[in-house]
Amino acid sequence: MKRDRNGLTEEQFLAQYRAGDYVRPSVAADMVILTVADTTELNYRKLPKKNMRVLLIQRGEHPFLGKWALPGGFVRPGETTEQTARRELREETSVDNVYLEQLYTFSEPDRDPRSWVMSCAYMALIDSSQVKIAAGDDAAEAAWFDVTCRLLSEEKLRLEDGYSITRRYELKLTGERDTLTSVVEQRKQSAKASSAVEYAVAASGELAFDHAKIIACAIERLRGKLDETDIALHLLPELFTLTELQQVYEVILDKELLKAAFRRKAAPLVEATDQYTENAGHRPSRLYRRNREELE
Amino acid sequence: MKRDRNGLTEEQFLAQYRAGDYVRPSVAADMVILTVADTTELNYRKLPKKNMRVLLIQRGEHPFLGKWALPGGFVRPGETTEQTARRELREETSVDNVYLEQLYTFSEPDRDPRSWVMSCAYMALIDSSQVKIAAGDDAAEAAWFDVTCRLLSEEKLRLEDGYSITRRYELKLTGERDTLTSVVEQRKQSAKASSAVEYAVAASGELAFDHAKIIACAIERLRGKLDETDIALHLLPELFTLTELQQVYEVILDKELLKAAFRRKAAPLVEATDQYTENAGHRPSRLYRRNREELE
DNA sequence: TTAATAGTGTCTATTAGACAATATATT
DNA sequence: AATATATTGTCTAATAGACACTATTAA
Repeated sequence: MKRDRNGLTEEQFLAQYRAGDYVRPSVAADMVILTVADTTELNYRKLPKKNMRVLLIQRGEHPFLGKWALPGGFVRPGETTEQTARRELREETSVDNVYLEQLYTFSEPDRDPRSWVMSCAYMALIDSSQVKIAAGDDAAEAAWFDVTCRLLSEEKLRLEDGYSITRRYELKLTGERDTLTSVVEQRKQSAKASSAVEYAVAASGELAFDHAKIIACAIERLRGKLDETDIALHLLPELFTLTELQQVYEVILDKELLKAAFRRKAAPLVEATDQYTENAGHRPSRLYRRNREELE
Repeated sequence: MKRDRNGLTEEQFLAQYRAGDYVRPSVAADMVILTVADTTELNYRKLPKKNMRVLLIQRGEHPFLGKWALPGGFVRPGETTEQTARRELREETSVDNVYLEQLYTFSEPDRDPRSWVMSCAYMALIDSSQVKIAAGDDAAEAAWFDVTCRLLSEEKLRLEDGYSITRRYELKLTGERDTLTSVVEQRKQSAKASSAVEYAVAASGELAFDHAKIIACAIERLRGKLDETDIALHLLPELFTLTELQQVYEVILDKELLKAAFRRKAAPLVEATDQYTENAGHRPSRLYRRNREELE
C-alpha cells in the first residue's frame, strides 16, 4: 500500500480531498446540427436541388438578444459533454439516434461576455426524413438556415522557417426571414511556433458569440471526412439514389462532380436494393442503402 | 437599443449578471509530447534506427502515486486551454516554439478520482535536436518512453442499420527502468445512434488516469495526418536527409515504405540544400529543409 | 415523342507499387 | 576494395478525369 509524503494511502487521501476553491469555467456543449434538404422544384421533370442546412435558435435573452445562436447548454455534473450534446439535441429537435462527433473545444476567456464559459462543440448529422419531425416541432425560435461557406481570399506567406496560409471564408446563412453573413478567418501555419490551425471571426453579422467560427469548423471537418469515410450517408434516409448521394457530396463540397467517377468511388459504400424510385418525370432510379459490410 | 423581458439593455444586463452557483468542472490541459529519437548503433557504417518517444512524469502524489502520467495542469482564469498547454510545456521541458494541436476533450465524470476534471488534450511535436535540452533538464521525475501502438485484434459487426468495428491496440511504453503496457479499445460505429469513434482503456498497466487513451488518440491523429500534411517535418531538426524523413514515417506508421515511392511523395514537402552529411560510413546524403512554398 | 435523368463504357492522364541499376564517401 | 547507404530509372498496375453513348420512364 503506497503512502504519500503525508503518510496517507490513496483511500485516505481521497477521503480527505476537497477540491480547492479555484475559479472554474463553466463548460457548455454547443451543437452544429446539419442536414441536407431538398429545395422546391416546379418543373415536374426536374430533380429538386439540395441545400445544406444548420439549425439555429434565436436568443430571447442577453447577451446577443435577438441574434441567432447554435443550440447548446451547460454540462451538468455526472454528464459527459457528449451526453449533454445528446440531451440538448433531444430537447431542441426531439430527434434521437444521430451521428455525433466532437469537433473542438473553444476556450477564449472572453468568448462569452457573461462569464468564463468554454464550449465543447459537436457536430450532429441528421437525415432529411427526420428533419420534418423537427420542423413540425414548435421549438419556439428554432429555424433551419441554408448554409454556404465559400473561399473569399487566400494569402500565402513565406516565413523564415515555414509558411502560413490565411484563408477568409464567407459563411452565409439564409433563413426564411433573415440572411446572416459572417467572415471567418482560418490561419494554417507550418512553422516552429505554431498550432496547426487557428480560427477567428472577422465579421459576425447576426450570429451570436463565436458561433460563426464553430459552424465553419464543422463544415471544414465534414468536408475533410467526405472523401475518406462514409459520413455523408448519415445525411440521407435509409434508402436513397446514387444521384442523391452525389448531390449531398456536391452541396457539401460546393463543387460539381463527374457522375461516372463519383459512382465508382461511391460503389463500395453502398449496397443495391431491388427497389426503384417511382413517378419521377423520367427514368426511375435504383435505391441503395448503406453498405453494412466492412469498409477499407 | 434592445431590451430583454426585464427591460434591461445588454450593458445593464451584463453589469448585474452574476454567474450562478452551479457546480463547475475543473478543466486541465494534458499534453502528449512526441518526438522521434535515434537509437544507439554500434556498427559505424549503419544508420541508427529511430523510435517514437513520449514524455511522461512520475506522479509524486495521490491518486496514482508512483504511476506515470502525461504532463499537464489546470487552466487558469484568463487563459485559453492552448495557453495552458504552452505554459506547461515550457515548465516541464523548457522547450518553446513547438507544433501544438488540440486533440480531444475527455469528460467522463469519473476519469479523475479526486473530483470532476475534464481534460482538453493536446499533442505537441518537438524535434530531436530540442530533445537534448529537455533531457539535460533536471525536471525531477520526467522521462522519455519509447512508444509503440500495435493492433491486437479487430472485430467487425454487422448491425441492423450499419456496422461497428472494434479494434484493440496494445500501447507499449518502454522507459529506462519501466515498461508500461496498456490495451486501448477503439470502437468505430457507422449506424444511426452513434458517435464516430469511442475509446476505452481495457487495461492500463502503470499509466495514470485515462492517459493510455489519450496517447492512443494522439498516435491515431498523427498517423492520420501523415499522408495529407507535412506534420512529420516538425519531428525533425531544420536540416535532415530524406532517409531520416522516411524513418520518421516508418516509425510512426509502424510499417516499412518503399524508398522510391516515398521520395516521390515527399518531394513537394521539402527543399534541397547544397549541404551533405559527413563522416557517415558510406555515401553522404543530401540535406533538405522544409519547403517554405505553398502546399497543395 | 420528348424531356430529363439513369446507368455504363472507354480512352487517357496521373499516381502508386515493385524492383533494379548505378553512384559514392568512408574505413 | 568492401560496405552500407544514396539516388535515379523504369516497368506495370491501379486509379482518377473527361466525355460520350445508350436506357428508361411519365407525361
